[in-house]
Amino acid sequence: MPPKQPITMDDIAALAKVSKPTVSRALSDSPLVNEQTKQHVLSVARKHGYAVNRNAQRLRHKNTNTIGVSIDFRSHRKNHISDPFIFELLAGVSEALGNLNQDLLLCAPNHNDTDSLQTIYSSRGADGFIFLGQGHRESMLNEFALTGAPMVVWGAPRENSPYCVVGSDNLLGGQMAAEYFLKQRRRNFLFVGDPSHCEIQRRRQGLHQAAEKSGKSAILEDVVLSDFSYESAFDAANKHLDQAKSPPDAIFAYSDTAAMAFIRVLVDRGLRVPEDVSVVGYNDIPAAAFFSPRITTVRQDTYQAGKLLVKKLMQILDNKKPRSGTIKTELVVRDT
Amino acid sequence: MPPKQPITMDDIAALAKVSKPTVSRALSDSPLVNEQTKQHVLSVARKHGYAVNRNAQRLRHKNTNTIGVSIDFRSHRKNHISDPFIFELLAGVSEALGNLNQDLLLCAPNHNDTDSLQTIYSSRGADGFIFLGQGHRESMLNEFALTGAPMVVWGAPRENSPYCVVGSDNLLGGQMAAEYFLKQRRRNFLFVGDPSHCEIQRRRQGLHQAAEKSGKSAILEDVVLSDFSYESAFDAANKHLDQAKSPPDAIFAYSDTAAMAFIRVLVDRGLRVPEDVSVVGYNDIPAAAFFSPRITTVRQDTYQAGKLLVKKLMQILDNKKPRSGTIKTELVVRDT
DNA sequence: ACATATTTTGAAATGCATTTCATATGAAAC
DNA sequence: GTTTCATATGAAATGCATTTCAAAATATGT
Repeated sequence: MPPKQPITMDDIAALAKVSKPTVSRALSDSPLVNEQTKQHVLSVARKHGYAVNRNAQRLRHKNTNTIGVSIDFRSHRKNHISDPFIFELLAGVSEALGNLNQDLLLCAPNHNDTDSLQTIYSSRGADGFIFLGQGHRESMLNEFALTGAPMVVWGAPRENSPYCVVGSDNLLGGQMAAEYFLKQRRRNFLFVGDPSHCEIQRRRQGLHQAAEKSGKSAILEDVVLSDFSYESAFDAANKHLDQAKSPPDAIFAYSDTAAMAFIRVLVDRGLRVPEDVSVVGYNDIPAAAFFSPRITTVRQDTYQAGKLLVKKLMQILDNKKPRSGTIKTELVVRDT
Repeated sequence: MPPKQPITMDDIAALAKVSKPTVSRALSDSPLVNEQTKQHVLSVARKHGYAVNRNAQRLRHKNTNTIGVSIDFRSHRKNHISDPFIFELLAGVSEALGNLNQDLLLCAPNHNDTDSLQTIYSSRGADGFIFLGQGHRESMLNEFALTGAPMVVWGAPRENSPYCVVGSDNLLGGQMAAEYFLKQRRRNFLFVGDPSHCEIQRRRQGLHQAAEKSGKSAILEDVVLSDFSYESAFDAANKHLDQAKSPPDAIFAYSDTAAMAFIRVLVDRGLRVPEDVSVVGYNDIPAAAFFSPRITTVRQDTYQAGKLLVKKLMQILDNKKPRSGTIKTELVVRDT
């Protein structure tokens, strides 16, 4: 049974026969306290399982040691995340924050508007925020940036953004997909994704730019998706292939999830992947390597991403103004 | 630019020309304050964007309104979650907590030992904990339960557990898989998973019990996995099929991820799924429905799971002692 | 109009740790 | 043996909101 009356610093002070400030200094490893005293206090504290009350500490320190992490639930169905990539990212961020002893406050789907986040910030629930996914909420993010709360966003880095963005080089990702297709003499390009997402828009742009620059007249078509779920991609694939005059021979999907949905539909219709249609996804989610056929994809290093997001945010908290950053972006060829 | 000097309750009191306690009462919607006064105070507070300092509030209230959520990172590779199921669960919990206005503190991989969690608890970082995945850490959980911290665990419910467990009916899940196989006249059963995980052990037990009870002499074999990753399942599949005298005609995998890895290996070896080998997975992750062939799997309702986990924990926080609970467990047949 | 009950309000105490500032102790310097 | 300095320690103030308790204001009853 734990002690009913929670133990406070006063108790430890009394037990160690020193004053409260001395205990405080000992616990925070201050040089202002004698080494022996420090050890003594520490041992007493340990013996009684004492841990400083974070809330009192935070009240006094005026910081929270907490970072709010907000996920773009709106881009998913029924507020349930359907793309595992975002969780890879979360794991990376979680690890990076843990290494800095920062707490991670996960902002629930119903706390994802400017007001809620602003309240969290001004009530000292978090020192800053990391947004995973710029997606459909650019205007919300712009609005939130005006509040002056420290923030970093996973998304599409670009000039003149009112906040610091970290992301893969989406333009390059699209270009690599195009080059990959061109090398295989594909001509009938289909881009799959929702271009109203700025990250996705850039991927599409990369694909188109590279295709046009090559001089080989490729056909460029789009399938616009309404959210990030398998389901939409699946439905959209069927719909598109039903009415397409000539089926594409090269599909670049904004995510592996979408790529997998398309491949499944293609195979159901008797098309061979990659022989008839070459498909490139994005993110290199774990499933991509084990899907059959294995998916060629653009990998973003989520571990590095988490680290970089956290690093930039810490810089902002130190009153620096870091520039947006790009993480390694590489094509992982698997469908040969 | 936000105000440099953060605004406090005293400021609002002065601005509204009332005393601090009145402001406090108005903001907490206390009946002890006159309705007009309340509205007036509220409007002043809103006008100045005032939000109560959570840390002061929590210090006074002696509660934190925060639940720590701990994920079993050890069961995954390199501390990176490889099975999306756990995230589905996280999303469910996040939503349920959000509905109750509870903050979700995500415990990082390096804060997952008894000491760290105990420190979080006794430093008033969280009122209670939800553990997602019992897995390999039963002894840790038993140890932690002794500290008396309120906790609920996603795992295998059973009698005499020192803590409250919520989970699917793993035994039933295994039985359903067995029945499904038997109906197809399969005889050569392979169980895939790490039986030192108690959840997984029960699934295996369900499979074996039902197989034996049927009277039809089935062959029962195991492939033991070392972690939750695709990779291990993939490697294990190859290794097993290399040395198996007769390949199994029925595989029950502890997760869809593992099922997908096995299917991939089977197909690579020219075996047909489900004609030659029937495969049943677990969890019904989104990818399962879109994998080719679609995977027959045991679905656990993560939304309900999140809700139930949170509900039980709230009961514990109210000093009740809820019994362990089971969520809906059903076979989703897809490979026909 | 007066006593009593009810509703509102505010002063002060409280929760717990940190920081400032002053004091005490011991060491070094003369 | 006094003065000076560095080091170590503690009393009291502080951060911000909530709660207790007493006082004030208002309403009710006769």
